[in-house]
Amino acid sequence: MSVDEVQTAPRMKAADRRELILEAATAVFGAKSYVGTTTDEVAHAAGVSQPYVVRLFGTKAKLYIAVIERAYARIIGEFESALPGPVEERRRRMGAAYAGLLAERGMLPVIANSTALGGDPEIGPVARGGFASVWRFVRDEAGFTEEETRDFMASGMLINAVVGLRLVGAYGTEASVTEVLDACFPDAVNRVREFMPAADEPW
Amino acid sequence: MSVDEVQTAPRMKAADRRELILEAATAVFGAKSYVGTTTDEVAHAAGVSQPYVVRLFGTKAKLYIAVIERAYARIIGEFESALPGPVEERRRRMGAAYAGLLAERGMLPVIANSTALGGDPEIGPVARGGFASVWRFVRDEAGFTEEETRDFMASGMLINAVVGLRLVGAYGTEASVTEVLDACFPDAVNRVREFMPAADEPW
DNA sequence: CCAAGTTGTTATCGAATGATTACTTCGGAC
DNA sequence: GTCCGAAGTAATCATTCGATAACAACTTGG
Repeated sequence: MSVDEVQTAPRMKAADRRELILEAATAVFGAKSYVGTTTDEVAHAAGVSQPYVVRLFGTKAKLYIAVIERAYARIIGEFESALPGPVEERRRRMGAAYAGLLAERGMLPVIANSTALGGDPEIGPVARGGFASVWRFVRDEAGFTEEETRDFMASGMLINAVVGLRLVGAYGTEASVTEVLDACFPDAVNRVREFMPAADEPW
Repeated sequence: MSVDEVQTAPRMKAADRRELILEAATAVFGAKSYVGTTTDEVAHAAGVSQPYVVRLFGTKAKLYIAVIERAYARIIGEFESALPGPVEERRRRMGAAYAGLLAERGMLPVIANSTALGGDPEIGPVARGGFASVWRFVRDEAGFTEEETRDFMASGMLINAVVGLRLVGAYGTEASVTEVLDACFPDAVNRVREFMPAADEPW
C-alpha cells in the first residue's frame, strides 16, 4: 500500500449503491432536468463511474423513473406521518411536510419537472401515476373534499414553480417577488430561505 | 421552370420569418422542453434550414428567450382583453382566457417549463421576470387581493401540470384522474379535451 | 485457500447536436 | 438592365453523450 489513496469506490452492496445513486441522481436531475442531465454527472455526484450507473439501472430513462417513483413515495410517506392529530390542523401540517421536503436536494424539482414529461412514452405513465397517487391520498386518506384537494395540489404546484424559478434568492429585491413568497409560505418564509439556493447556484 | 417545386423557402422579410419561426419554436419547445429540442427540429417545423434559425437568433438560448418573452406577452395580452366587464366575473373570464391559450400549440407548456429554468444564468432572469410580470398584472391591473392572486396563480400552475402530464388523454379511465380534470376546468372539460393531445402524441 | 459471483473501472464507439463557413439566389433601387 | 444587399442553403466541424465491451479487484461460501 503506497501513499496514494484508493481510486476506486469502496465496495458496497449493490442495493446500497443503488440507493446512494438515486439520492445523487435526485439532486442532479432536480437541478438540471431530465434531458439536461448526463449520466456522467450523476455518476460523478454519486462517486462512481458513468458506465456503472448505466449498468445498475439499464438506461437513463429507467434511472429517472426510479428517481420519480422514489420521490413520490417519499412525499406520500411524509404526508402519512402528518396525518395524526386534529383534523383542522391537517392541511397546515401536510403543507409544512411538503415544504420540508425542500431540505432534500432535488426532491421538489424532480416532482415539478416530472409533470412536464407526460408526453414521453416511458416516463409519462409513471409521472401520471405518481401525481394521481398523491391526489388519491389527499382525497381519500387525508379526507379532503374535492375543492380542498384541488386547492392543496394547486398550492403545491405554485411552490414547485417558485422553487424552480429560484425566486427565493430574489426575496426583498422587488415588491411583487416578496409578495409571491409571503403568499406561498405564509408562516415559513425565513425557514424556507435557508433551504433554498440562490438564483444561479447549481444547487 | 420544370415540374419540380421550389425546394427553398419562399422569400420573406426577416421580421416575418422571425415571427413564423417563433411560432414553430413555441410548439416544439413546448412539446419537448428546452434541452430536449434541437434547433434542427425547430427549423423543420418552420420550413427553413437549421443554420438559418441559428443565424436569425444567434443562439439556441436566445431563441428560447424570445419564445418565453413572446409567450408571457401573449398571456398578459389575453388577460387585458378579459378585464372589461363586471368585476365579479373577472376571475372566471381570466381563467377562461388562460385555458383558451391551450389552443395555441406549446404556449402553456413553454410557460410551465420556463418555471423550471430559474437556475440557468441566461434564461433564469427572463423566466423570473415573466412570472413576476403576470403576478403584478393580476394584482395591480386586475385588482385581485393578495390571496386571490395566489389562488389564481396556483390554479394556473395546476393547469400547467395537468397539461404537461397529458392527463386529459386519460379522462374517464380512472376516478381520480377524471376528478382532477373536473376540478381544474369546472365548466370547460369537454372544450379543453378537444384542444389537448393524447398521452403519447408529440403534440 | 480458492473458485466463482459481485462490484467496479478504463477504453472506446456511434449517433446527435449547436455552430461556423462558404456559397447561391432573389428582389428592388436607380 | 444591372448591381448590391438581403434571404437562404449545403457542407462540415468539434463536442458531447449514452451505451457497450473487456477487464480488474474484492469477498465469500465450502
